[in-house]
Amino acid sequence: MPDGAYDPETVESTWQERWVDEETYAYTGDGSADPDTHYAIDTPPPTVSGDLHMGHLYQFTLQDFVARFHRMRDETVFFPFGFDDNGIASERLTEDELGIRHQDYERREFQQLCREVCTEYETQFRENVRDLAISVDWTQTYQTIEPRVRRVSQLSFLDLYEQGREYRERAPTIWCPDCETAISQVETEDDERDAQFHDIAFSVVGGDEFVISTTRPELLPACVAVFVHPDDESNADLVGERARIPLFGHEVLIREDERVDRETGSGVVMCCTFGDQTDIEWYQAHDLDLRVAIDESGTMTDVAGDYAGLSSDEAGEAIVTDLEEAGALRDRRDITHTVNVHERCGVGVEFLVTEQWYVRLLDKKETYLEAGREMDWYPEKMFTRYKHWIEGLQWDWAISRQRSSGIPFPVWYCADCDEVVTADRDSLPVDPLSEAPPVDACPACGATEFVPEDDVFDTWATSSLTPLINAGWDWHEAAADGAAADDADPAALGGEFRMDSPELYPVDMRPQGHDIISFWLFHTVVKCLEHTGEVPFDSVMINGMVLDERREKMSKSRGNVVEPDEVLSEYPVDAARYWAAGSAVGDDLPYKETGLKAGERLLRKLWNASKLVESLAPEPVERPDDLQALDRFLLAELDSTVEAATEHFERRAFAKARDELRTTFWHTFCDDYLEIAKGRLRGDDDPSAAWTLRAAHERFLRLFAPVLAHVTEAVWQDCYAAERDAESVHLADWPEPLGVTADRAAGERAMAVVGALRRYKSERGLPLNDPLDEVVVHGDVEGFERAIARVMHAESLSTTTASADVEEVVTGVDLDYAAVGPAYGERVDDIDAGLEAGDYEFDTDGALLVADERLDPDLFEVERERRFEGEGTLLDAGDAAVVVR
RNA sequence: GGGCUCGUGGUCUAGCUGGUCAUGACGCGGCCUUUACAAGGCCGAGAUCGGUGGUUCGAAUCCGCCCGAGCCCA
Repeated sequence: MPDGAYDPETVESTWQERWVDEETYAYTGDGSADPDTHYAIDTPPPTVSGDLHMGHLYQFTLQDFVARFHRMRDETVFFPFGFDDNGIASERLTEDELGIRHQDYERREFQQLCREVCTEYETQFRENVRDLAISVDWTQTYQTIEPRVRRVSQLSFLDLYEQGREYRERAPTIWCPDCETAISQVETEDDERDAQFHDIAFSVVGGDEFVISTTRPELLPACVAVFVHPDDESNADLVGERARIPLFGHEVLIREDERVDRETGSGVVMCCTFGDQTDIEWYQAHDLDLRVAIDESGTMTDVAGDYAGLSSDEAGEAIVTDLEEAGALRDRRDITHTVNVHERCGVGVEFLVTEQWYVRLLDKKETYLEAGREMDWYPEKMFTRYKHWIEGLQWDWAISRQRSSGIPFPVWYCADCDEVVTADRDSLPVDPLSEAPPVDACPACGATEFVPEDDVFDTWATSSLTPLINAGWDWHEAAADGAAADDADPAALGGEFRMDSPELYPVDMRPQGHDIISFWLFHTVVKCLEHTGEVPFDSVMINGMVLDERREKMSKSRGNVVEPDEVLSEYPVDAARYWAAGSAVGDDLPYKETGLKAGERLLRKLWNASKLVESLAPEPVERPDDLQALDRFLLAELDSTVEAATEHFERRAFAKARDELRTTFWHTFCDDYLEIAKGRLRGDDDPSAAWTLRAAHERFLRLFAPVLAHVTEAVWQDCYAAERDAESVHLADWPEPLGVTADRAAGERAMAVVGALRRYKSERGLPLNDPLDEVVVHGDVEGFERAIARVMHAESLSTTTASADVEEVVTGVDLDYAAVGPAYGERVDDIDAGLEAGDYEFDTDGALLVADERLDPDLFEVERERRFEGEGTLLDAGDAAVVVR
């Protein structure tokens, strides 16, 4: 090992490069091997929308712990990396980066610009991920926009369509009149807006009038019904009557529905197609007419009569003026209310009826729920979210988007009869806008004109296929001579779906954030299950979010964002990894600089201790037949740590694994064992100590390797690579317990004695190497006497079990409440009182007599204090006592 | 508005099925130059476990309500 302090900058960049160059993390499996020896991870492909942030660092690092742990457990780990670059996020990035609008470009031209911008960001992102030592196999990568993935995505569409799991329907969608596109629910946000509430008088046909309050008078021409709440007695007489719409004159039925908010306005509400989400629900639930008054650009349609051609805002003002003139406007007042706006442009959304493609979900909710139950959830509680999401599902999944960039539907429609014509599987990927359909004439009506579908897939429709993308799922045409097979069997018609790497499916672990359980996870389960009949994941690991130092969400608007760049310019990557290992999986983790500092200190400790080990035992030694008591004790302690750490890693309890290792390494190994080993090995030949020192040290390196990837590799290469048959510590075997037997009790007692003597010196302001004349240990520390004497510089050390000059007096009784409570119930208070008052004694059998009760000896422990009358000072060392003279 | 989650010393955190001195880290104070590490070691102070009511002999732990925070969905 090099002299001097640990230099993470050099070490980390050196190894990051070597791991990639030497393909240390290459997936080496093949389809023929046993799936139990493979561990596949469905790495979340980041959306290409900007730079790497702390959430990425955290999430990828947690995944890396799992990858490294399983790789060391002799599994071939498949840890791929993808980019999700076919969606809106990437379009937006491109627009922002280049200062353009997609509407101003030809579709292909804009797509090209997206590719260029994304490629740049992806290159940078990839480097950043490498610099975090994420042990991804960089030969296994994909982009969701690449041809292979487009093919998979279109194949998926065709397969579901042929299975009858997809349909096309005219239905309301969320529409941004400014951007002139359909948008999805997730792209909208709530915003507080000032508005005016207008009280408008409606007349009942052949009767009185009633008042409706609305902020959207321009929607009057789109009114198709009026609703009152079924419990609303004051308006109950309206139900069943017909209402005439002021100014427009058309009549609508007055109905009742529980979704009416009785508190707002008069409790009577108009339903327009469409003003808001509730209108859509009413439209569908009550099978209402469709009156579209506002078109795609926010302009009034012919339905608006005289107002046609005005913008909706202008129409609103004009209608209010006319209502006032007609005497139908009863009141207007300013209010603040919440409206749904497009998060990107801030313009309030409209709801339009358009033709969309859907994936059928609602008929198989129980199936998808059961699939969720079959997966192992880390943490378990996250299953609840999945469950509630499915139970609350009301809609099938709309997968079509009216966007510039994205994967096109492989579909054309007959210009005459609207018959759906799908692309041939072997022609995929296709772009129907530039390619002809596979038929010359419509199979239904014989017409020869076709209209291409110009919608693209929702980005989740593709990202929900990542397990299949990774496993190389594809359609294989049958060989030419197989064409004669029974044409009733769809597979025999022309081929079958196969995977290039079937051993990768189902995937062992899906890691992801809890915010997208309802999107990515659920949709992946649905799609993969429908395509393969198998649940895609054995386990799911859900990570929390990174919060700021004050436990608040990081966001640009709050200005509390911490950039990975800043962190990593000040701290080693291993320190950041140490910090990331500080949470229970699923919990949010606040960014804490002290957490990184603690990691940095551990790196330094590990480095310095390693230098000492190397100087004490520079060469490999044969394992002696007999190991000394202290060595056996250390190895036995280490065995416990190996078992505990292994279990913690298996359960994804990273913080517990980390802290368990740190504690044993720092205190048992460094503070206790190493200090003693110095005395045994300096100038002396002690094969037992030399072998044990190296064996333990080498195991600590392996145990720390998943978390502290760089420093362990650097040390391990210098000290152990030559004698071990692995090119990297990350390819070495995960430690198994050695099964060394030791007198653990005597060892712990001995360590307690050392601790007591250290304290003794410290309290007296003595240097730790200050000599002690005589030490007498009252207690069994057999086999450890020399070690204690040497490390504490005791001239003479003797042990005795006879405590002639040490007298023990009873100072109290410690009840075992877990046993006493159930047995004595209410009497416990009295027993406590008796003990407190010192009003108790013991009988000849050792039973406790207190508060008129007799407690057997197994219900309590007697607290004793040692009194020492002889010469010297008495120290407490757990169940041993030490006298120093 | 609904669902889920979280709330433990100054800060972060352990504490599964209730058992009585609540774990550890960081920070803080004091002491110790010990030939790996003073960026180390030892010791110490610091918590009525968000609030409140209940179940129980006994509650950080179980239940109700309230307050605060976060995520998802309306």
